[in-house]
Amino acid sequence: MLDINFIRTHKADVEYAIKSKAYKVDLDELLRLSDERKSLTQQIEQLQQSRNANSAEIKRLGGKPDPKLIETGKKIKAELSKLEDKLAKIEPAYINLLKSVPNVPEKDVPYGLSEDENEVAEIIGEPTKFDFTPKNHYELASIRDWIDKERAAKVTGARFAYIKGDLVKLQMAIINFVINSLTDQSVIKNIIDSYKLDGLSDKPFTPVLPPLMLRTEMYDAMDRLEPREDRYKIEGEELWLQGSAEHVLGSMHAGEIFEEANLPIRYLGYATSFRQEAGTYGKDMEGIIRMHQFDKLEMESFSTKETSRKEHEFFVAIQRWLLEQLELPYRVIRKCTFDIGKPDARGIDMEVWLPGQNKYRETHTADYMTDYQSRRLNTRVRRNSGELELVHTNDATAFALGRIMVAIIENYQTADNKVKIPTVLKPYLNNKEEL
RNA sequence: GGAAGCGUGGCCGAGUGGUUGAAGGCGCACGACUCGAAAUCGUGUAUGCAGAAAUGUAUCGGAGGUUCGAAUCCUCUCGCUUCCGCCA
Repeated sequence: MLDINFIRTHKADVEYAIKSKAYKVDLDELLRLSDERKSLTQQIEQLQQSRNANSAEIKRLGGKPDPKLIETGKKIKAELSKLEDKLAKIEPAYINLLKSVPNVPEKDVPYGLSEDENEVAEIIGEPTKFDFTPKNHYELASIRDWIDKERAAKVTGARFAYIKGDLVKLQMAIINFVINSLTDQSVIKNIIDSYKLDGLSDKPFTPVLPPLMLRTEMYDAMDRLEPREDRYKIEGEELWLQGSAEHVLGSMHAGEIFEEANLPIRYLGYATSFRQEAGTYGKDMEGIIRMHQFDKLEMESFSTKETSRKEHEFFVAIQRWLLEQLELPYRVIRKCTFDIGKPDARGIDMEVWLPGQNKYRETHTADYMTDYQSRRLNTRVRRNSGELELVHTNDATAFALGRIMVAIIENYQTADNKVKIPTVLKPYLNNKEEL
């Protein structure tokens, strides 16, 4: 949610945000409601003042209240309730309109009304070359009996899978590699230095196993509940399965006040995420590219407004570092206004080269929310000066395990249907050369 | 599933109708003492909204009600805790 005073004073920016993200919000109506609300509130406060004065007078006179004063009190009460009813009538419309305004994109976010307008910012590495015809991950995994979707279909339905055998070991190896790396201060420092993020804190991440469900209220405050058709609701409860650890990590400190000295707070969450994938019927049906359930390592951080943009770049740097550690060819995508989310001020994707599909596919996202989420979550920081202000939030994928394993299988496959193990993962797989 | 209890400031914790935005403590900030620190003492220390400010107003989980007046009484609701049962 944006601040109403910001909207009032930066109307052009907000109009741009609405248009460039293809939202529809009646800003004039919002401002009109805001004015009406303000004037009603002022009238109400004046009445409250006279009510309080009247009560104080009765109190001052002690046990014997003057009937005249009681009469005045009753009159004030009646008027007050009239105005309060009026206010209550416009309040929901006002709040809904205010909530529907998307965050304003940063200046360097390309304008675009479809994902085709995303920009390729950089290409790192070359598409992997083979002296044989490479298979896609599912062909290879089927030969090796690593993925069983038939039985999953029987038990659970489409877009589910049993992951088996060496693929399970590979997933565990990746998880351990990432957790070991990002909780190690020297690794963090190294990333900050090599990507020239001078001045940024080298505080390591705290690993977290979060709950996988969250309340409607929290999901909504994160502004990630919509579209609900893509979420799973628990029947008979005000609970939803999270679609990303961001949802449960970002809401973790709702209503709290951080001390500036404790920021940034960096979490590395590992969680199984759930998505209905509404509107993607028939898309990516082969293999495990797009599933209702997938495991993910996710970064989330809380920082001050001065450091949050750099923190966002730091998250992107970590993503690059991780992909480079795995020696995977990838490209960096600067997402356009349409493609970054409603709460996002900026968004960067990583796409890894998939030989089996002969194209780059999204494996990572980094979202920069400024104070948009924390305003509704009411997550604040007490600055060293004593001032209170909203914190800024960032989130980004470390690895979506399914897709990164697809990338490893396809890029590291051999002619005899084996998968070479990326060097950094070998220590986590008994120093074997291949799976 | 059964029963009971509890939701008050950054934290703990008083407060059952009238200067209570709220005692006391912890924490924190500043000052005194000290060569310095600890300890001790003193002072200060909630947030939102409106306002240049003075100040006003609201907020004691949330919503509604009673009353001239509600943290305090009533109703509903949400959340949490404990005990018993069941299960891992």
